[in-house]
Formats: sequence, structure tokens, C-alpha cells
Amino acid sequence: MGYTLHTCAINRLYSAFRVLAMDRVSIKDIAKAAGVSHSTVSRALRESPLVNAHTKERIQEMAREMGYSPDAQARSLVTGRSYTVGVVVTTIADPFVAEVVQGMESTAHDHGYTVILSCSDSEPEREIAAVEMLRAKRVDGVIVTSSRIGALYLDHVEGIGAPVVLLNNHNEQSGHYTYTVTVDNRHGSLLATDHLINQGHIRIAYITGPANHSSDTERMAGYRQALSEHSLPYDPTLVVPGDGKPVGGMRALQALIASAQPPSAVFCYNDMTAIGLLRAAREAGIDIPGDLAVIGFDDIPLASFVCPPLSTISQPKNEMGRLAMEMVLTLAESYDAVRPEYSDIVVKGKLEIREST
Amino acid sequence: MGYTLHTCAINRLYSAFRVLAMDRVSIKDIAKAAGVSHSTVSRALRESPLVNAHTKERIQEMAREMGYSPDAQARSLVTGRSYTVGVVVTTIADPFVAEVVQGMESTAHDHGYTVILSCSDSEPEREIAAVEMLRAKRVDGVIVTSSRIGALYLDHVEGIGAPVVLLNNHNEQSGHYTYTVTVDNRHGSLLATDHLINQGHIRIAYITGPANHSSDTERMAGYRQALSEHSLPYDPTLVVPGDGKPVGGMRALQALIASAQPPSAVFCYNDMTAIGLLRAAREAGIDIPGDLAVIGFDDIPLASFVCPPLSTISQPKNEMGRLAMEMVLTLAESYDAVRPEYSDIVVKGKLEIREST
DNA sequence: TTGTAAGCGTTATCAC
DNA sequence: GTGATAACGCTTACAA
Repeated sequence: MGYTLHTCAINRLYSAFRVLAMDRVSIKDIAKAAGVSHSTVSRALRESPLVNAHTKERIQEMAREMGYSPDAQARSLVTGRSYTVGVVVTTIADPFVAEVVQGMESTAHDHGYTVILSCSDSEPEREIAAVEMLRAKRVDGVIVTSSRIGALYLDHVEGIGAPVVLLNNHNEQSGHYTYTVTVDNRHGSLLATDHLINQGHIRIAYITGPANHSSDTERMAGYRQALSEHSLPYDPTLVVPGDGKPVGGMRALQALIASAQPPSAVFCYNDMTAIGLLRAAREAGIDIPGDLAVIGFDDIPLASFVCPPLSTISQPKNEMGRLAMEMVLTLAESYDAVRPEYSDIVVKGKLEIREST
Repeated sequence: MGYTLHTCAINRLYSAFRVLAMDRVSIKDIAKAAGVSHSTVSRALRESPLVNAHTKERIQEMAREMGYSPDAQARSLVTGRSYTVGVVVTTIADPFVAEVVQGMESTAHDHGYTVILSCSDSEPEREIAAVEMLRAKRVDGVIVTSSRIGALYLDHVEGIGAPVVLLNNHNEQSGHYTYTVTVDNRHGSLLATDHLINQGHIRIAYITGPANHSSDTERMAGYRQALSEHSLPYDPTLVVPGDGKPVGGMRALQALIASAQPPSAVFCYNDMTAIGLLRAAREAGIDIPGDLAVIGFDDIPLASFVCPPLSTISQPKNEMGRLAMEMVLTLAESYDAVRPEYSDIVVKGKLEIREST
């Protein structure tokens, strides 16, 4: 690690008999203290009209005084609803994911739900384990974000006993009997590429994302479509592999400048790639956008702070999180009732022109 | 919003009688099917040695076939442990927080625990509500990150019935009977300011963070200490207010260049501030680090991608998350047993020299 | 309006 | 080894 660690005052004082086992007060305790039955307490605490207004108030007062806190698990055991939804992501450290989760959490909160967060690190086993664990916790719904292995869920989905919605899933065959929220990748790429073309660029490169992600396939498709719509030739040598991360972008730039006929513009799979590319360009003394115009995809929070500020396709991250959460909650509330077999929400990205193009 | 939304295939098909109420199988169901008592099933499923090896295997096989999933809530009800810890943060969209949470989640996972995420948006009521809710869910522990209102917890902390650890708390009076993980702010500032001084700078400005945060007070103290250790005068006009966000940094730069005797270097409360300042500097045609050296604090993931790459004090974010989680889990496992009255872990930041100084 | 009793799915304590 | 039986803290018929 290299970080020095300083533990101070640890184990400073052991208080031998500090038994904090502050026995939790239950409705029975309140019942005893109030001289009523525990069912009356239960009613009073949940504002049931079936209880005398006076005693209700008295009981609520006592509950407060005694420091009562309802046991959500016990309640859930009998009601069958946990008011909890599981959110599975690759890694929360990804700024895109973080924004999406932010949107999810706040909507969940607004509806009185709680979020269990699980990071899979893109490892299938961990992702499955997470789903299994969420199932054991009896969540009312699950949202899986940016997963590459969505198809696996479809098998698990039957067993989990709760609705599952996929957000920006990267797998092709997640079409059946599932619920999804996705950005329109093709449309976004069209926007990006068109923009470059309108600026007069003819030779436009595309830096790919990680292999086998449907989002990459779709963005690539949009790029080619824009080219063909403008009767521009598609040159395979202008498609260079990246990995969705800064390093990929840096390497891609090397490949680009080494080529016989370098492009005058480049569309990157995502902002992280573009940012890596920007950095490499600066080091190589290439002027952006003078020598090379660059556009990304995602609009991560810092896209406007790199230099030059990055033009990009903005995904409504917060909004997407909100939509996914609302979808899963709606499904949860009508679970084991009549509901649509599947539904997809497709949101469109927006062209954000800054100074890199 | 401005984003167009396209709902496709929604409500595509209602299958009227698809009752997915796939009645959950319980140990009793398995017991019935296997012709044994439910206690035997319970034992078999938890690898108890108190059960015939043959029947154990048979039962496990049946459980698998029947798609059994243990009910964590029911179990928790009787064992008193939920294997869940609550993490409350200001906002997960903050890259610093996201990294910390990443560290927390992965350690929790390694120990078989699950994370409930709650974002308070720095609103005291929400923060209190979150704690209340976590209490109802019977979490085994709570970690509060970057809160400004830690003192409030100290009242709640007794009632919550679970250990609470504070990470990078911004409140002064969180000293008693609590557990904390914090970065050594004074030390980090010393590092940063020393670095600037060693580069030959005499007039060094400090851009503050949000008011009344102890972290700001401490960083400021480190700055002054470095100055005095090098017998440099402390000039109050060189301390300009920021807000911990890019805008604050941008505004601060205006103030700086408008001053009679501008500094040749500036130490910013955090990276976000520095990044805003960098941007304003670029727009104002100020050369970094030629005209002005800039250093931040935090080392957020994109600090190395802005231009010029930002020198900063690196906080071991992941590590801090890990430490906090390990602390709370240790406390949880010994709850209502003998344990230290309080302990603080203080980690030291590291000077990360890049190109802005 | 209130109380009694059953039950949610576990684990745990006894006997046998 | 195994099976009753009693919790755990709550909600909810069903009675009174």
C-alpha cells in the first residue's frame, strides 16, 4: 500500500461490564407497560382506525419514550414485503454507475424503499452469488446495471420471485420476458458522427469499447450508419480497438498517428476512452480539435473539466436510474398479479458540444 | 429534462392468468417431501454434524431440486444477526465517496456481509431518517461517511443497538465514545504546502472548503503550520473562500488575480476545487504551473486526467473504506461484549506530484 | 374497540 | 440422530 497507518487510542479502555445489550423493546413490552394487548399496540403504532384515539396517542407516546423501533424483518416475515430492492452493479467506483445509482437510491427513498448495493466486479460468479443473496434477503425487486451476462439472469429470474430490471445491459439476448432501461446507442452514435461530419470531417475513426458488449456493437452500427447516410466510405482501418478505459484511448491514439492516412476526427466508445486519448494527444503535441477532433459518449461529470472540455453524447444517468427504480417498484407492487410480459424503456442521449470538436 | 423518452413494447401483452406466486418452498415443505422433521432439514442444510450423512445429502439434493432459498429475515429474527451493515453517505455521485464505498462493499462481501446504501444529500433529517430505517432493518453496524452532523449520531448511537463508525467526519465534537477512520488532514496539508515551499514559492494561497467543516479547519491549520515552520509570513488575504466544488475554485481564481499581490502558488481544499481553478486559469490564459502552481487534496480518479495533471495529496480511499468496514464488523461480532470504548484510525495521505506544480 | 390465537420461516432446547 | 416444541417480533383474522 505504501500508506502509513497510525492507530491511536485503540483499545484505549476496556470497560469490563459494559453490557450494551440494551434489550430491544418490542410491542409486547409496550403492551405490558400500557396494560393492553400487543395487537392493540400494533394497531396503534400503525395508525389503525380500529383503536381508541386516546389510547392510540398514549401508546405512541410510550413507544417513543421507551425507544421503540419496529423490527422490519419480523414485519416483512408476515407481510411478505421487505421494502428493499437489490441493485447489482459492476463497480460503484465508475462515475457513470455512481450517477445512475444515485438516481435509483433517491427514488427508492422517495417511495419508502431501501437499497442493497452489490458490486460484482463483472465476475459472473459474484454476480450470481449477489442475486442468490438478494433472493435470501427477500428483496422486492432487483436492478442489474451494465451487466455483460444478462442472459444468465433469465434462468435465475424465475426463481428469484421478484421482478428484475436490466439497465444498459451489454448482452444481446436479454430480449425475452425481461424489463429493461437502455440508452439508444445507435441514435447517440448517429448524433456524434453526424456532428463530426457536419464539421467537415471525412476521415473519422471509431475507437471501440470492450469486446462483445452489445453497446459497442450498437454504437459502431450508428457510426457506420451515419457514414453511409452521408455517402462516406467505411474504412475498416479507421476502427481501432479500445477497452472502455483511458489506457485503451491512449493506445488507440498511438495506432492512429502511426497509420498511413490518419483521420481528422475520432468518435470514442465512451468518455473514459476519449479522456485517455486526449491525454495521449497532449503528450504527443497534437492539437485538439485543430489536428484532431474528439467526441466521447456518456457525459461523465468531469467531461467538462478535462482539457479541452470534451464534446460528448450525454446520457441522462440520474433519470435512467430513476426510471429503472420506478419500473421495478411498479412491478413489485403488482407482483403475482396481471402485468406486462416485458417492456423496454429506451432513452435518447443528447449531443453536448464543447471544445474538443 | 429535455431528454426524449421512447417507450416501446410497454404493456405489450398482458397474460391474464400468469400467477407467478410461485409459492416459496420452506424447510417445512422439504421436510414433508423428505419424510423428516423440519429441524432435521434445518440441520442438514447447515452442515450440522448431528445428522446422518446419507439423509443430509438426500435433503440437500431435494432442496436444490425444489429451488429452496433460505429466508435470511426469518433466520435473522432468531439469531439476532442480519449480516447487513448500513452505509450512509452524502451522495454516491461524489467520486471520492464512490471509491470509499467500493472498498467497503468488497470487504463486506468478503466477510459474508451485505451493504444497505443510504444517501442523505447532507440533509440532517434524511440522515436521521436513514439511521432510523437502518435500525429498523436490524443492521449489525453502521458506517457514516463525510457527514457534517456527526454529533447528532451520538445521541442516536445509544439507541441504535449496533456499532457506528464515522469515516472522515467533518464535525469537531465527534470525539467521544465513537469509532472513526480519518485521513490526517493536518499532515496532508503539511505535505502539500511543504512541497510548494520547496519549489521556491513564498506567496502561497489557500482556497478553503465549505465552512464549518473540521476537515477544512485542519487543512488550513496544516497550511499555516508549514508556513510558520519555514518562517514564512501568514497573509490572511491569501486565504480565499471556496466551497469544495469546481465553481468555488473558479471564483477563487478571479479573486486571486484581482488581488494586488497575487500568489505564485495555491493549495486547494480539494481536487474539485483545484479542477475548477485549473479551468478558470486556462480560460484566463494563466499558465499552470508557470504562472501559478496548483495542488489539490484527495486524488480523485480523474486528477491525473485534467490538464495539466494535478498534483495532490492522495487519500487511500479504498483502503479507508476497507478499514472502516473491518472496524465495524469487528465491533459487531463482539457487540454487547467487552470492547474498547473508542478507537480512531488515522491514515496518512501521500504526496502525488504531477504537472501542476 | 379490544383481546386471543395463529402463523410467517427460521434456529435452538430439549427429550427420546 | 431425530423429532417435538418453543421462541424471535410482528400482522391479522376471528372472537368477544
